[in-house]
Amino acid sequence: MQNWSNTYIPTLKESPSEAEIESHKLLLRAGLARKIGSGLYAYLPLGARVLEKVSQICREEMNAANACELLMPAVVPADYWKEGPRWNATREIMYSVNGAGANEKPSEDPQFVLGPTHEEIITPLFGAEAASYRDMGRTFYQIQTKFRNEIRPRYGLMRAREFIMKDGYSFDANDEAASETYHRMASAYDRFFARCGLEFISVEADTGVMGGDFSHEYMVPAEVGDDDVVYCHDSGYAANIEKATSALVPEGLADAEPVGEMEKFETPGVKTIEKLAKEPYNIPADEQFKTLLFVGDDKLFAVVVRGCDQVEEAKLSSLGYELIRPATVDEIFEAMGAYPGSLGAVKGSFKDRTKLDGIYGDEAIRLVGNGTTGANEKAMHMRNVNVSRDLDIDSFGDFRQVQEGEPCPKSGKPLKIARAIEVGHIFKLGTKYSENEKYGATFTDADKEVKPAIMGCYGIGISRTVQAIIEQCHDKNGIRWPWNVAPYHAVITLLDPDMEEAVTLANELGEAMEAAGADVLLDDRDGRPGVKFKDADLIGIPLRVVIGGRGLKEGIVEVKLRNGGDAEKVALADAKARLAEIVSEQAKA
RNA sequence: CGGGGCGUAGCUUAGCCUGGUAGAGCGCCUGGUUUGGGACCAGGAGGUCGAAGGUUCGAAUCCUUUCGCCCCGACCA
Repeated sequence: MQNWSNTYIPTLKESPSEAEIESHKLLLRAGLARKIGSGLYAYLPLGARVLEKVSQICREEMNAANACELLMPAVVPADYWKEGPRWNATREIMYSVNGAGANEKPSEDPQFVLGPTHEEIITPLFGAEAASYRDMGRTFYQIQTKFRNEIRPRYGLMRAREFIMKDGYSFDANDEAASETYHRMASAYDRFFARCGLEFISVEADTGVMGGDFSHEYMVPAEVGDDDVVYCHDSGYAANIEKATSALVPEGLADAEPVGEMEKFETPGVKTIEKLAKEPYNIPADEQFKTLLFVGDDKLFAVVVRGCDQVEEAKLSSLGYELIRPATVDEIFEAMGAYPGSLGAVKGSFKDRTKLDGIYGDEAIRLVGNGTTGANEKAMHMRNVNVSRDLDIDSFGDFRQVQEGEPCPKSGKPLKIARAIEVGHIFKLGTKYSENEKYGATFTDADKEVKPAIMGCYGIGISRTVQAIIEQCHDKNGIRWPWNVAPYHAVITLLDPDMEEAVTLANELGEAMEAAGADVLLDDRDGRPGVKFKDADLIGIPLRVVIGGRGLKEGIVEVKLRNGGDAEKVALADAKARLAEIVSEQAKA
């Protein structure tokens, strides 16, 4: 049993101005954490307990799924990364160090990096030992502090520069085994987030810099999330918007018949889709072609989508470039002879077509017949433009962002979009890391052939999960911790700490609850009842037992669930048994 | 990195426009009265006004620079 006066729970009546969203305010107000710098937090005793609870649930589920815990260094030699496949792609997010003290070397070239994740370490670590197919079928995990130079840390623990992550890595001998591992991890994730008391969905996700075959993200629906999730209740389809598709373009769609000759027309001052959609032109956005230029690995390329569509940059990774960025206006002018607002992909209208490594058309532009697009000349557009007759498209693909209401690819019903917080991400990686010869993660199979291990990797943002729980579980009075992750399960609010009889009873009831499996906090502070009630609500302990002189005279204590309705008056004689009963009920639920 | 905002006591902030050497609420300390939903009375401590430079007789206030923080965007496993 923890006496309140022996721990440190600095609650705040008002929230510091740095916090904008509820979970961030409550993180500070309930005395869970304090900011040390932007995106850097110290966990106070209550926050540390919640982290430990969440970590422990994670361990239990990982162990149950046959993963084994290990611990790798957070500071790793940069060479491990330099030898890997994504040094250039991830450098920007990595903190680096060049030794320390007398050994410090001033250099652009870092000697060590602070690990943002550990594929680059675990692969050679395990690869050096593993030799046979008999060594495969292993999954490792660790719970560790990670470092990422987030461009803009925000919302407290939600997007921090230093955060606690569970990262797991699997090595399998063949594709079937790897898929089996992936699904076993997916079920472990389902159980983990459910035990944390979260409402969540798993969605198909883009693999990003990580690479790999396929992946799922675990998302907690919340207004303040950084991601958009596309979903359909009827079919169960759910995907990150970066990945989501729709049945907007029917299969086997034939090109629209051209109805007239293409012609150039004057559009003075028109540089946006919106202006062309208004008087005097009145050309709807979905009858316009939008041409955007990007640079992929130093090569310029163009993407054409409908005027009403947004390019989804994540989908451009299917084009095979490693690093993609929007082109600058100068780069655009060199190839097109015009600036954004007047661009088009009509055959023969380019200043220098050879500067374009490719022109890629989104499939949905085939829905447009006799459209309008820029003429690559200032204040000029072209109309009656038809895709296959007039546009210079090298290949088609899915490059657009799905919009709400489009038909679900599975059920055809309208898709919905919601904001969500990403708390977990699993990838079936394939051999991206293991096939790297420097990492040596190969093995000799039963057929005597040497093969790279099939890998998977599995992340959970432990500290982010804590804040996601607060975001989802709170009311106007404070946090409402789900039982399993609560820093304490029960708080005994001792209204008269000077009354010997009350103290004795508090200790007895506390011990009874502990015996039933609860972590108990005893509010033994001097102070007015109102303050104690407010604090108990704010820090969100699920079960509250009030012991006061008034109740003792009546022969009762008062028992109340933070989530539930009215307080229950329990006769002193029944109190131990009743509390033990509530504790086991809550633990089971 | 672009745009916007803010730095005054532990927290929330007034004062800044129009220069005259800092005020409140909460919290904290002492004493008293209180004691079942953030009590009341009396007294008290606590601020180089983020930092540096400049203008001025005089700067929290005006100017310049700089640092930090927050928000939007870009970006983001």
